[in-house]
Amino acid sequence: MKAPAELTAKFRASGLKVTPQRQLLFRLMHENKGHPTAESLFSVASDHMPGISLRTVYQTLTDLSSMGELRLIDVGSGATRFDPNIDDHHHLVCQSCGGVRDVYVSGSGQLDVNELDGFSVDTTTILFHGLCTPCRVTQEVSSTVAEPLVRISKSNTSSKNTTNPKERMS
Amino acid sequence: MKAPAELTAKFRASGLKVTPQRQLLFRLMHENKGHPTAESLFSVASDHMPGISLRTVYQTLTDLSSMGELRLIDVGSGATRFDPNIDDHHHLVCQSCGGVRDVYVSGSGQLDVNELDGFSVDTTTILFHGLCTPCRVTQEVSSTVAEPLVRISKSNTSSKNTTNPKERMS
DNA sequence: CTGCGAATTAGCAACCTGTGAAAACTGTCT
DNA sequence: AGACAGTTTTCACAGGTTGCTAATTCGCAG
Repeated sequence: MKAPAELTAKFRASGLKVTPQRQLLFRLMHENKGHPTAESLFSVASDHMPGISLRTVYQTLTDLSSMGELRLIDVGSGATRFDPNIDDHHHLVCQSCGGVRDVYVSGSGQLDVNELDGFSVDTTTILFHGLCTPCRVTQEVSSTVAEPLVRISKSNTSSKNTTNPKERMS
Repeated sequence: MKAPAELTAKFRASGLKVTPQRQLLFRLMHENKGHPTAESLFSVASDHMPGISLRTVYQTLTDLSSMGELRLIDVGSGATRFDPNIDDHHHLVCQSCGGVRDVYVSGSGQLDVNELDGFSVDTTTILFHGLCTPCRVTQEVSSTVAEPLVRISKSNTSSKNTTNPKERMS
C-alpha cells in the first residue's frame, strides 16, 4: 500500500477529491498489516472521526481497489476483506478462527490446467484452508477433554469476538 | 454425484428420512452438470414441485455437503454454489458472465508455499478468473464499436438474465 | 479570497443470501 | 395402524453491500 501522500496525489490526478475521510482511510490502510473488513475499518475510523459513515468506507475502499492500490479478497467468510498488500500473493485461511494471512507461492503461474479450452485466465486466486498454530494447539488440548470444536458459520467469524485467537492472524 | 438411489440408501442408513422433496433434489443435482445456486435450484425444483420451500433446498443441500456428496463453492459472486462434482478439481470463473466451469489441475498439491510457519493446510482452493470463450469473442466484437463492457456486480450475475452467454458455462 | 459547480458525504432504505425458531406434518419402524 | 423422530413451511431476522438523495465540502477560476 502506498503512502497517504502518494495516494492523495494520485486521487487528485484522477480528478477525485481528497477529503479528510479519505485521508484518514489512506492512513489507516497504510498502517494496516492485516485484512480488515469494511466493518472493522469503519470501527477504527469511527474512533478517529466520529460520524464517518460506513458507506464512505466502502466507497473509498472500492475506489482504491479500482485504482489498483488495494486488493479485494473473499475468503468465503461472508464479508469482503481489503488487502493493502498488492504483491502477487495468496492466503492462508484458518478454518477455526477465520484469520487470514498472506503467503507467497512459487510456481502458481505455471499450474498445469487441463482443458482450458479457450478460456483466457487473467488472475489466479489460491486459498489454503487449514488451522493456524494457535488454533491447532487449542484443538489438540481441548480434544483431550472432549470439548466440541467450534462450529464456524458465515457470521460468527466477524470481528466482535475478541476472546478467540483470530486476532493474532487477521 | 451419486445416483438418487444410492443417496436414498445413504440417507436412510444415517437415520435421515427420504421425502419427496429430497428425492427431487437428489435427482436434479444428479442430472446437473453445472454449479447451481440455491436460488436457481429452487426455481427448477419449483417447476416440478410447486410449494417446495427455499429453506428445504438449503437444508438438503447442506445435508448432502456434510455427507460429502456435494461440494460447496464460493467464487465470490455473492451466492454459494453447489457442485455435484466431488473430485479433486478447481474452477474457472468468467469475470464477464459469472459462469463457472470445472478444471483439473496437476501439481496443485505440491505448490511451494513460503513461510507456512506452523499453519497446517487441509484443503486448497484455486480459482482462475478470466474470460470464457463466448465472452471473449463478444468483447472483442463490441470493443470495435466502442460498446462499454458490462459491469459485473455481486447481484447481477444471478440466473435471471437469460440473454447473456453465461448459461453455456455455469 | 470568494464563489461556483462538481464531487462527496451521511443517513437511511432496500436488496440478497442465508439462518433460527416454531408449528404442522409425514416417513419409518414396529 | 400408531407413535416418534425427523422434516417442511412459514415467518422473521441478521449480516453485508449497494442505491438514493439532500446537504455539505472541495478545488479551481476569477
